Amino acid sequence: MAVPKKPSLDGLEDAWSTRWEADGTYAFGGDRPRSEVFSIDTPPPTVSGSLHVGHVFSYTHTDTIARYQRMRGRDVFYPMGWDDNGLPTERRVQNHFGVRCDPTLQHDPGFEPPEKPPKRAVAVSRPDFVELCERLVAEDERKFEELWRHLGLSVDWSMTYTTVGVRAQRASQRAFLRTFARGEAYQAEAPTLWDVDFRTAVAQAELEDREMPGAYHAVRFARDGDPEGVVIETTRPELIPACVALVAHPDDERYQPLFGTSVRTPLFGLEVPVLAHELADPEKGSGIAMICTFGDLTDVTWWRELDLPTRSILGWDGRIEAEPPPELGDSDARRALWAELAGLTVKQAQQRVVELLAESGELVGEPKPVTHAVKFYEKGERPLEIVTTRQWYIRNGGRDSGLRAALLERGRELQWHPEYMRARYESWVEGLHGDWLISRQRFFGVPFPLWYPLDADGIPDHDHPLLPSEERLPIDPSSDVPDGYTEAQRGQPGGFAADPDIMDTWATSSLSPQIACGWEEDAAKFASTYPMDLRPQAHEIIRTWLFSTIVRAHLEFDGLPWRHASISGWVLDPDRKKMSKSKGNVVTPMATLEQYGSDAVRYWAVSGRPGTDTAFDEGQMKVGRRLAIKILNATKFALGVIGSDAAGPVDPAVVTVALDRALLADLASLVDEVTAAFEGFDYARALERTERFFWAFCDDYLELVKQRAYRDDGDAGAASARATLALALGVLLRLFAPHVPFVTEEAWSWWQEGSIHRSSWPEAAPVRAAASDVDAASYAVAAAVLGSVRKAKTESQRSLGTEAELVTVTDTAERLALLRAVVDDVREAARARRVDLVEDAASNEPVVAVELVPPDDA
RNA sequence: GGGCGCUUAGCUCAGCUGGAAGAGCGCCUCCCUUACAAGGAGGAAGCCGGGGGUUCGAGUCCCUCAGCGCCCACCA
Repeated sequence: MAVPKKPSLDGLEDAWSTRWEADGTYAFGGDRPRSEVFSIDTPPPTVSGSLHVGHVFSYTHTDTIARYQRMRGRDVFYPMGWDDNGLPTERRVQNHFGVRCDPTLQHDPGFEPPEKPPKRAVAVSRPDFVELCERLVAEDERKFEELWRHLGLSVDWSMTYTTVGVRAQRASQRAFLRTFARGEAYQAEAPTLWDVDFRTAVAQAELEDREMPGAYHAVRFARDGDPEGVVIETTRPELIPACVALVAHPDDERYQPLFGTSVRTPLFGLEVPVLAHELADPEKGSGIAMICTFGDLTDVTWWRELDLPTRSILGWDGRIEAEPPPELGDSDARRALWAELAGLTVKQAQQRVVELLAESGELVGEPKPVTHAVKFYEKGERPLEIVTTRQWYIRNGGRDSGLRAALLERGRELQWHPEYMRARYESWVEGLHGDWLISRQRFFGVPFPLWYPLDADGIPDHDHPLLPSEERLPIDPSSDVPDGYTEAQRGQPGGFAADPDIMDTWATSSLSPQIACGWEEDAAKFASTYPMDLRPQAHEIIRTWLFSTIVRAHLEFDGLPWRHASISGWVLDPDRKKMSKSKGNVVTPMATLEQYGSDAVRYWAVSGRPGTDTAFDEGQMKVGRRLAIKILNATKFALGVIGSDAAGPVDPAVVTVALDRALLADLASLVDEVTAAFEGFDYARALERTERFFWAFCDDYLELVKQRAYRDDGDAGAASARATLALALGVLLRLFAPHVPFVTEEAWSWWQEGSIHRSSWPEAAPVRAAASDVDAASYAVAAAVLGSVRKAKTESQRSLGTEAELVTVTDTAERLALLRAVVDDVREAARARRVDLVEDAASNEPVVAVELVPPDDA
């Protein structure tokens, strides 16, 4: 392809991404042994959300690694996944189509959503709802793919998977059934963190603390023979009806006399014991607390360890139950009291209870406002409650020190980039306080693949689930029927009932290596790609995605799912706050890519060090754009000098000039350094070193050899320059290729066959061989003198094209000798008529005196 | 409360195993030069957060304090 007169970045993205697709440039071969494959466990982006520059940032990092490994000769397995599973998709579908899922409805094969979303959501069956989810995510996925192609991700698009597709469902259900068979998955009826709006259980990993206003309410419990009673402080007075005991620290002398006695709760006057437990903090409040079922996780611990009864007053909708527990409704007075509260939300109930306490005189003083941390579901809007429900769990070491130790050991086996991110994994694993709750009371997701037999009264037998054979997977138990039953028996006494729940999205995402690599679906692919080489991801999901993936691989294969984890930082907006949609400061990535060009945006992304939060910086994109243009122009210039026959291998024997050899010696060191950086997953360092070298190469070397390289054919100096230019250009373009794939491909195409992204990574040895053993310092001295001449011209406010009458360099004999070897090039580049070298043994650095020709003589 | 990271030019950040303070942006001055004016050349500008140590020598290693950010924690 010819070198254009005026190289441009415009249109490179479309032109080359089309070409790469047509040529299968990034196709995974799949025919090579595991040792020659580099496989990447790409984070599947949530398609119901929108891509923002944060995605562009971190996916570019991974892409540079993929491209480097491909050029190193590895068969790179780099699929894309779409996370279309879970609540975000459900919510989007509800809003987009104006529907809501009613799992009691039967599937309507001919269902079509209303043209325009109605005001009142239409109820649809689960299969119909899921169908709408799939329809919507397919649209989203097309948009995402377009963006990724525009950005230049070197993904093999034929390997794409989704987290709710058939393959993912099969893998997810198969893994679950095997985990269940090994006793690593179990169900239990237990207090569970519960989101009252989504009406689903929530796992520890999905919690976040939020600072909320609240108030300490001092409340008096009555005690026989003691008019003072016992005063406790609580932020949740509405839970007084659910109080089952008071608790204080065993060493607390104030309350030791009370241990073993009982007190009566305010309002309802129920008798509850006073107990001792180490978790009670004498410093907090009055040092004695009420235990309710359940106000927080500490209540759960006390309830379990002190073997207390359950007195549940909250329903799944977050309102006080209509009917009281038996002991709260055993008198007219108590029933009347209950009626005051029944049906109220937690917030309303609190207000009413405080009023009642004030009336009864059991509220001591005024409530004291405080701000305290309250647990929320990370996607939720109201504080979590704790309700007792039947749920599925997978063992993750939260209740088993042996398993926990094994998983910590896995974390130490894994190579983290940067290394210090391991600490987050360890603190998470060490802080686990229960197994992994994987069931969700939602609709769009992978269903639990089982049913329960119903007894003669229609009550399910949870201890003896009906399991499908693996060949039947994936199944939807709400429409599929267990072996030996008929559809007519669904929900009938003596028949069966489906498990109504779906799995948590992480229960499927945690199998991304298995899904992507074709576990139990494609034995050859699995053997050549698993365990994978690299898991790239952001730091905030170490506790979810990274940890759960390690758990599943450990349980299923007794090994790590990958060897390396590279942890990217966040993109901050220019005010240093985390960019997020809710803050309204998200930048649309496509507009940015089109404005600056993909290579320029990638340049900005790559300049963010591994693991480091990085500000969105358009200035860096401008710099990247300039670099991209410079690469085109420098290539154009070099090719103009060396001619079109430069594509072939360079004969190192032709490189005879000291300056050229010195340049190559430096270049060989650069190759070593950049290669080492990439081996350590430090793309940022790789770019920074390459870029620094390149600008100096343009400013100094190209200027120094310009005249010599233009000499006639047959001139040994010209041949040396041309050979060096060809060698250096080939190396530099390839060092840049992982970072700025479009512009390097364009420049490469002007003189080389095939894609640069399929060319081999530069090796230092041949470059060093061509350099012979020349002292690289002569290049530095030459560049320094040239710089001094430029400075003199600039300070005289003269053009750089101005000729110099005389350039005098004063320096030690040693450095003058270095300079003497390259002085012809220096003279020509400086446009000097004469260069004098003056020896001064005491000189610390070259002193350059420049005598320019008079202005009118130019 | 525990842990991790950060603190270098006005701004954003490099400085790997200790050896004479760096880049880009911004600012100032200049230059159409046969690769590049959506360019290029040059310049000003830093007690490398504070305080101790180790060393011939510390931005770099150790201790300590402070500020910022994040992760984790059974936060009545």
